[in-house]
Amino acid sequence: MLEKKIITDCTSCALAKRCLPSGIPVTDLYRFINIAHTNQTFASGDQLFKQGVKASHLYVVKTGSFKTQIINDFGDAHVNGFYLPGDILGLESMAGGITLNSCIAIEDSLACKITYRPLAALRKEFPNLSDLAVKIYSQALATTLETQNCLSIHSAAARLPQFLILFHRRTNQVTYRQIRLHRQDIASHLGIAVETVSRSFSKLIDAGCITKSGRIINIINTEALEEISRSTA
Amino acid sequence: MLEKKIITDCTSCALAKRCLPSGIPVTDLYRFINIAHTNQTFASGDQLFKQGVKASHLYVVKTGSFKTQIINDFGDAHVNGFYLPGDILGLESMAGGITLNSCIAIEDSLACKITYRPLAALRKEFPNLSDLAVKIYSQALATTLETQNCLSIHSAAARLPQFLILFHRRTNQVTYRQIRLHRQDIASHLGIAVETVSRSFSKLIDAGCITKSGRIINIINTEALEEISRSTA
DNA sequence: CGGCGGGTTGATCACTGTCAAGACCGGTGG
DNA sequence: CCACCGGTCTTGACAGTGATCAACCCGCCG
Repeated sequence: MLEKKIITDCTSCALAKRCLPSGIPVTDLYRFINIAHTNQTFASGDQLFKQGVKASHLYVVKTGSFKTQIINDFGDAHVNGFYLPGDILGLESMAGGITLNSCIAIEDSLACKITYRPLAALRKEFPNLSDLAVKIYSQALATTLETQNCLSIHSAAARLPQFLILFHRRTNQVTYRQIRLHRQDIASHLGIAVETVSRSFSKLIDAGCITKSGRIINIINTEALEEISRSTA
Repeated sequence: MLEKKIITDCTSCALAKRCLPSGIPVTDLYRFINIAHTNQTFASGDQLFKQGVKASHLYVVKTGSFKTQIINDFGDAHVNGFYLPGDILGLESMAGGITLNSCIAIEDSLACKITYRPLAALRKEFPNLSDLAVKIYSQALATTLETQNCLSIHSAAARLPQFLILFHRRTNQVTYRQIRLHRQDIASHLGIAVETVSRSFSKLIDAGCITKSGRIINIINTEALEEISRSTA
């Protein structure tokens, strides 16, 4: 892989206005930068953190994508969520101090690592950062609610289009139009068999809602997707 | 119903040490009490808030229980979560400013209503309250993750025991040992049919894991429940 | 060119959603 | 105190959906 050495810190980061720096006065930004390890590189398959160990950092996705997964009591993995540029990883583990899931890079990616303890100190010092933290958490809760609703749809055939709509909405926020996920991960996330995912994709292609080349999915008709999701529910 | 006029404010509330007051110095507690409408009464079926309106309050469950539900795109309701004494309602709606779901009392209950805006002001003033907010949110995220894992279990027969284990763990935290929910709500929450819930309950009773009288469920053998959940997964 | 992992498609069968009927419970009024 | 009634819960029968198993295809890499 080509080493593009365009390492930027928070002052020139395109995501900064959606990220933690937006809660800190520019004149004090250096103090945040001091506690952030920006632009850490992860190859596809690399692990950011492992389930069941001490939780001490947050990660902000800068480029690429990540998934989180839990190994449940009887040994099989369930993919909890997918994370795109601007998303923050590790929020759910702060209360308990132990990581509740593992996080794995889906493709070659960059993420910024922030140590929690000094961040908490900054949060107390800068009121806007405290507001931002609440907003970020609230947003994260809202997203998991959406996921939960998606999972509670009875018909497996309707879950995939619903998931695609939600995911597409999120990718569009960061001008990142294509969906590029393993069937395996989608299946695990939605609680259905890989074969069912595959079959559902085929139907959506036949219906003209999406196109696909290899692993890459393009959404071409959101309304039709919603229609199908509704009619098969 | 008997009117027991034992209205206590936060200074004498048994839940205070798990609630927002724990983030505020005792000498300043009166300022929190000023913005809290404590001990609001709700009859079974009453609505605390309605989906899709302006979100401006948090509610802390004091006694009884509540459920939240979303009406999705094609009109049917999905129960998102159940809330017990000490739980906080409305966290997920703060970021967007619009309530994402409706909240309904499951039985005659008490809840304390807290206006968000002045709470945010207090949060900025008292660092411990900021920490507590993060902790509460993080905990809430962790809980929804658990729910998500439960929903992603393929086998419907395994979802009920799993749910019971999670719920039982939470009820036990507040010495509230019985589970008293409508089958309808459980079914909606778990994304399965009422009849399946009923059948699963019968099997669990046959297996000796739980007992039931009317709507009240008692868990008598958690290990066996886990065993069944695992073996039918 | 051959092998490998992931993706698709097909056939079968268990599970569970649906429909229907009956049991149970709680509340209301006589 | 009892009879009635409505809603909730349970149980049974049946059919459709989706998980499982198996075979095949495709793109990627050595």
